[in-house]
Amino acid sequence: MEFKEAKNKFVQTWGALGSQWGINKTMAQIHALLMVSNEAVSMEDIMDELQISRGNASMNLRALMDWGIVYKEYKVGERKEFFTAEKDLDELAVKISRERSKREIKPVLKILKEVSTFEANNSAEEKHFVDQTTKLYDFVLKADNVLDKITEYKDNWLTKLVVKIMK
Amino acid sequence: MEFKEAKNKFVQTWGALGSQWGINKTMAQIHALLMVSNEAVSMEDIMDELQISRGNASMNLRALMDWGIVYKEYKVGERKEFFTAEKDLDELAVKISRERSKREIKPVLKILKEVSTFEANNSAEEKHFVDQTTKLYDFVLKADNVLDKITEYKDNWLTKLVVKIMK
DNA sequence: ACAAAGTTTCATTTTTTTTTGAAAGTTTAA
DNA sequence: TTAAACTTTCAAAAAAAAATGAAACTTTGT
Repeated sequence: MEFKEAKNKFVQTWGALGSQWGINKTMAQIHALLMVSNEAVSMEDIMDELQISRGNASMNLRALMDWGIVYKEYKVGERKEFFTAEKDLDELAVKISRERSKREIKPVLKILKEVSTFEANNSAEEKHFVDQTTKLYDFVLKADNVLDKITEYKDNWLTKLVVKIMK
Repeated sequence: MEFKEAKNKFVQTWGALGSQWGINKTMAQIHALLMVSNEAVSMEDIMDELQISRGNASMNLRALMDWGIVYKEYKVGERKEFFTAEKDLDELAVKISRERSKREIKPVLKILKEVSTFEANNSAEEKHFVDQTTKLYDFVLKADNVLDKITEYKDNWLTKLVVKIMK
C-alpha cells in the first residue's frame, strides 16, 4: 500500500464514521487529515486534498475550532493561516465529550426534568410515563456525571479507567 | 402541563437527540413513544400518533427490532402485531453499545490496523502517519474493550461504575 | 490610503437522507 | 382456496443537510 492510498483510506473512513455519529463528512475528513499531518496545513492544501470549496473548508474549520479540537497557527513570514489538530487522544476525547455534553445532554436533561415532574392523575398510563421519564432522567444524569468525572483525570483517563475496571 | 403535551415534548426531544447521534428522527420518536407507553402499541397507533406513513413505520420498527431494543408482541384474539420497547435502561444501554460497536467501531478498527501497518519510508511525514494511526488504533481498541467490560456487568452497570470511579 | 492576499458569509444548488404510498407479499380463518 | 386483514418492499417524491462560489469583508505591507 502506498502512502497516499493509506492516508486517503484513513480520511475516507474517518469521514464515514463521522456521518454515522452526526458529524458532517467534510468536518470529520478535515479533522482526519490534520490528525495525521506532521505539520500545520493551509486552507488551500485542505481544499486541494479533499477537493472541496473554499466556503466549505472555511465553515468546517470554524466548526472544528469551536469544538476546540483544531487550532489556527501562523508561520513567520507567511500571510496565510495554517491549521493543526489536537493530536493527544486523551485530550481529544475529553473535548469531544465536554462539547457533546454541553450541546446535547444538558438540553435533554432539562426537558426530562420538565416532563417527569408533570402532575400525573392516577391512570396507569400517566403514572408509567412519570415513572419512566424519571428513571431516564436519573440515568442520563448519572451517565453525564460519570463522563465528567472520568475525563477529569485528563491525562491517561482511558488507561486509568482500564485499571479501575479490570481490577 | 397536560399529559399529551408532556408526552409530545418527550417524543420530539428524543427524536431531535437521535438525529444528532446519527439515528433517524422517526426511529428515535417511535422508540420514545414505546418507552413511555405502559402497554404494547399497534402500528396503526404509531402511525397515528406520529403522523407518519405505514411504510415509514414498518421500516423503522424493523430497524429498532434489529437493534434489539423493540419487541413484537401478539395479543390473544387480535390479528394485529403490537410493539414494546426495552424499558430497562441498563439493558437498553448495553444493547446500543453492542450494536454500535459491531457496526461502527469494529470496521474502523479493521481499517486502522490496515493503514497503520503500511510500510513507511523514513520521511517525517510517513513516520508521523504510522505513529498517529497506531496510537489511534490502540486508543479505540482500549475504549471498545472498556465498553465491553463495563456492559458485561449488565445489571446496574452504571451504578457499579459510579462506585468504582468515585472511590 | 491603497491594493494584494487572504478569509468569511450566505443565497443558491447539489447531494443525501428520509418519507411516502401503492403494489406485492403474507398469514389466518372460514 | 379464497378473501380479508395485515405487513413489507421499493421506486419515486419530498425534505433536510451539505457544498458551492462569488461578493463582501478583513488584514497587512508599502
